[in-house]
Amino acid sequence: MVQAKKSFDGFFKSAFTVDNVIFGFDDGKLKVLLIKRNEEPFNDFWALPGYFVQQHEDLDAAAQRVLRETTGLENVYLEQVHSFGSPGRHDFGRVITVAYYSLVKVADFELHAASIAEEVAWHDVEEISTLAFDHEEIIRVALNSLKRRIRTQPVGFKLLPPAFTLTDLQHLYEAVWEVDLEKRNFRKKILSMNLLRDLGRSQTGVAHRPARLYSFEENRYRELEEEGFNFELKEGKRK
Amino acid sequence: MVQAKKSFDGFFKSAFTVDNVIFGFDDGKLKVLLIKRNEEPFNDFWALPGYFVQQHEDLDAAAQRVLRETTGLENVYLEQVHSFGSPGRHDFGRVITVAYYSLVKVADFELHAASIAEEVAWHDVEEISTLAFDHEEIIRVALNSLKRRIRTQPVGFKLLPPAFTLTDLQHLYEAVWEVDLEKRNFRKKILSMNLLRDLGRSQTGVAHRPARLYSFEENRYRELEEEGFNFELKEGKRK
DNA sequence: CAACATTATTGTCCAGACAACACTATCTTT
DNA sequence: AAAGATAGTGTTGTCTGGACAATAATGTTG
Repeated sequence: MVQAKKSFDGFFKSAFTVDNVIFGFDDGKLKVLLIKRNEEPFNDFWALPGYFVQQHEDLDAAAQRVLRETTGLENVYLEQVHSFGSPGRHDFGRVITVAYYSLVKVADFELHAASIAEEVAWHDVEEISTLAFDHEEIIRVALNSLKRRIRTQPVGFKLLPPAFTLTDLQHLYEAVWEVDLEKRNFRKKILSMNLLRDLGRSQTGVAHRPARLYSFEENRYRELEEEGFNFELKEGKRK
Repeated sequence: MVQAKKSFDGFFKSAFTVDNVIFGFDDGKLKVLLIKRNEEPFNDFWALPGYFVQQHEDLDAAAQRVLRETTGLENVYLEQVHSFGSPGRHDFGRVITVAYYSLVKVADFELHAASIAEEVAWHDVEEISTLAFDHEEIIRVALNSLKRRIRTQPVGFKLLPPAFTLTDLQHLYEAVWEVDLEKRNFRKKILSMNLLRDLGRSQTGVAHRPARLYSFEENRYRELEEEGFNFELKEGKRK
């Protein structure tokens, strides 16, 4: 077997990285977490939090580690989206990157720039300028995936704080899909799914009628799913 | 930059491969194209048609090339599904594989085993035995992707010959989803989409009333899609 | 404290989509 | 010509989605 391996040596000259597209929702806008690199190539450019995978490290584990080391985020559920491997995408040689994405509540995390990051910050998805490598493309692909996914999986709740209003939820969908949704129909649909717990509390200190607060019942969803329930929302018409 | 590169040399010791999951539909059953390997590791095992990517080759192009070299299939539309990279998945070192999948018409292609394949054949998805590497898992992931995809994209037609009957189409959906569908409702739904051209011909030589033949109008679909049409079928209940 | 500004909350009606359901038609085989 | 096999078709009831506007609760302002 060691002899057999000999002739394959030419293939073992590549590297791979993981890159994380972390979406958050704040101030009515969809955000993505970026780091400012302090390492070549693309020194001083904004980039996705990503880095090389270690020789004996699992891909998923590497994504978690790199995210933690560059931004301080821990225990984030990451899902693989796509791999990118154009021959010229990295100056140092052939590097394939496996992209992951996630949804988090912005308020839940304190950001700590470290490792190759000299700065970490949330950026409006709408206003992303020139990024390192092919990271703009990676974000585009991840965003498409997100748009499809929130239609049929109740993942949107991961972007909201534990107690949220129905209007918050609606704004989230409107931001991701770039559509306007009809208030009454949206509420009817969401409430009919029985996935929300009415917390019996309301907003306070707002200069208008305070809205009721709800939380997402993860367990209830799991039960219903077992019984064949399918979460599904429609996008309606474009803005 | 060359100096900078130095310290990264340790990362450039990996290889990557592409593996293709090619689905076909024949005899009322969903099939997948496998090769019998004539190379270590896993010599003589059935495996997905895949191989190492060249140093300066694009991933998508590599998938096409490898598929052609091992099975003779050409001009197949391949779509990336997922990457697999457990540290122990390949005996020769760290190897990540990028999996692609496709749907083809079984009758359209003549199979030619070559390169590392000593045999090529269609296998029932239901009856796959022990495969090389983690290829069983790859097929599982690709199959899940297919199930979701045929619901909202008219890709199922790629598995059928140019002229097919509505019953063929229904059987295809039933096979992929493992459900029973109601004949009248299925036909109504499909025909109402205006995506099929009635060829005016019928089956011949069958021992029963011959069925009308249809073809899929790709162009019509593109038009409708522009206008905001969404292809969508429901899965109904499990068998 | 009264008027105002602001957002929350709620129900009806209509149209289109979907699910359930059974009989007749056409061809080959015997 | 009878039997066997699959193709083809229509109605009805129920559910879901979409359009649509008036009233309620709070903080702010004058």
